[in-house]
Amino acid sequence: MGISERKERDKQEMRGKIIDAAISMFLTEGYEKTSIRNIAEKIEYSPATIYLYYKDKDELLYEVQKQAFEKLELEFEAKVTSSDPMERLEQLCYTYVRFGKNNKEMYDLMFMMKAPMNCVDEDETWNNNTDSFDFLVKCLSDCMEKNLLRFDNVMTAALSVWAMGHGLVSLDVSCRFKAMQMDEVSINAAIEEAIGQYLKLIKA
Amino acid sequence: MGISERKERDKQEMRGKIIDAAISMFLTEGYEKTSIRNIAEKIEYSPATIYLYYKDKDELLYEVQKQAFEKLELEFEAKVTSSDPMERLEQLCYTYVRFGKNNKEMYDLMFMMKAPMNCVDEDETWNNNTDSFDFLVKCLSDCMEKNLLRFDNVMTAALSVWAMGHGLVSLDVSCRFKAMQMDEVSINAAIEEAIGQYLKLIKA
DNA sequence: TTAAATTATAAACACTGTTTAGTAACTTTG
DNA sequence: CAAAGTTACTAAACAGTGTTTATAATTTAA
Repeated sequence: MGISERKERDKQEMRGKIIDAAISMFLTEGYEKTSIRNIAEKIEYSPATIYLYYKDKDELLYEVQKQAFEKLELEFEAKVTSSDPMERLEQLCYTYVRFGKNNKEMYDLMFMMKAPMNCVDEDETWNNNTDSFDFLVKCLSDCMEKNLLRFDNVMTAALSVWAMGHGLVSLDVSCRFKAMQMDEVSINAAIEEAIGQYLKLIKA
Repeated sequence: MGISERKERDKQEMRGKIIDAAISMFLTEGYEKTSIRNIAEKIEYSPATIYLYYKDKDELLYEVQKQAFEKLELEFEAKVTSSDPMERLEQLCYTYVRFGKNNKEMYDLMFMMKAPMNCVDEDETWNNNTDSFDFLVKCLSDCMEKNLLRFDNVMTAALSVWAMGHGLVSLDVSCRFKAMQMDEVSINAAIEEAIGQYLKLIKA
């Protein structure tokens, strides 16, 4: 049956067209300011067509989030390469924070916006970021196996590292450092210093 | 001139009526789902009237944020009371995290939402939270004066502590812990453990 | 008492996400 | 090949949104 296969391909292609448009618009204009009508206009289809391929705007966002996580994972694979576990943890932290700082709008929809999580049902696991999270956990257990960290529980360690990284990035992304009278440059320096300091603190 | 004074009082009273309605609706329904029309209906005025007292919805949110910070400061004053600076820092951290967990919607608009920061112009300081932030800085310098902390710079210390606290709360508020297969109860325990662990780490 | 200023609103504007009903094109069947 | 069935698409409508404007009502000042 070649026809139904071609139809399936067409369907996937259309889904791709929609997502590509959505990504570029979410990242340049933000999620709220991007309307289904704008996306439809960009791909030269009617707004209603989008609903034939995606349930609603949230599902679109969830899909975009998925691709954003693939990008983060690629970054990890490219930059977290040291054979020394402790050095790898350092690379991981800096890569995470820099990724957030360089892709603020993307970071927002990956880790800050409530909306995409509506696609994750109550008591269900959020699968979009499991790979990145496992990557962190793996890295931490490597360190802890060799007693390189002042943690005695991998999950607590993961929570701590993630919270520190996320705290620094998200306060920056949501402009909360306007509370400290500091310019952009000194804030960037302070963030890098805070993460360096934290890495020293957790070292056994 | 008693008349213009009464008018000023009336104006403030009206502003109060609007904000009170806005607060209760933002906290129960969330910012996005609360419409100017709903607020207007609640106070039995027309939607347009609200614009005679507040520039736009963002300014309303900024005002609500102000009151939320007063609440947080009251919490600090009530619970961060120890004479020992290190103990005070611990009280501060736990109070902050618990405040966030017990007032998720409020925490969201205080520290996570981008919208209210539009009221803070570029390169201007965000005044709504300066008191709380100063409170933290004061607490940290008290600790550091006595060499109780493994930090050598108060600003880095403040950044670090805030980031850790905020990271834990905000990942919870934005439901990102759905990445770890953990129920509500164990997450709460893990958060408290992570903050306890962090306090140990920074102790000199 | 009239003129000016203030206060409130109905209605409109330009949007939003989403659904429905209907059309045009393609696929399958007789 | 033509009729029937299926699919892909869209115009229009629905029910909402934040915000502005023109107008009416009330209050203050002259």
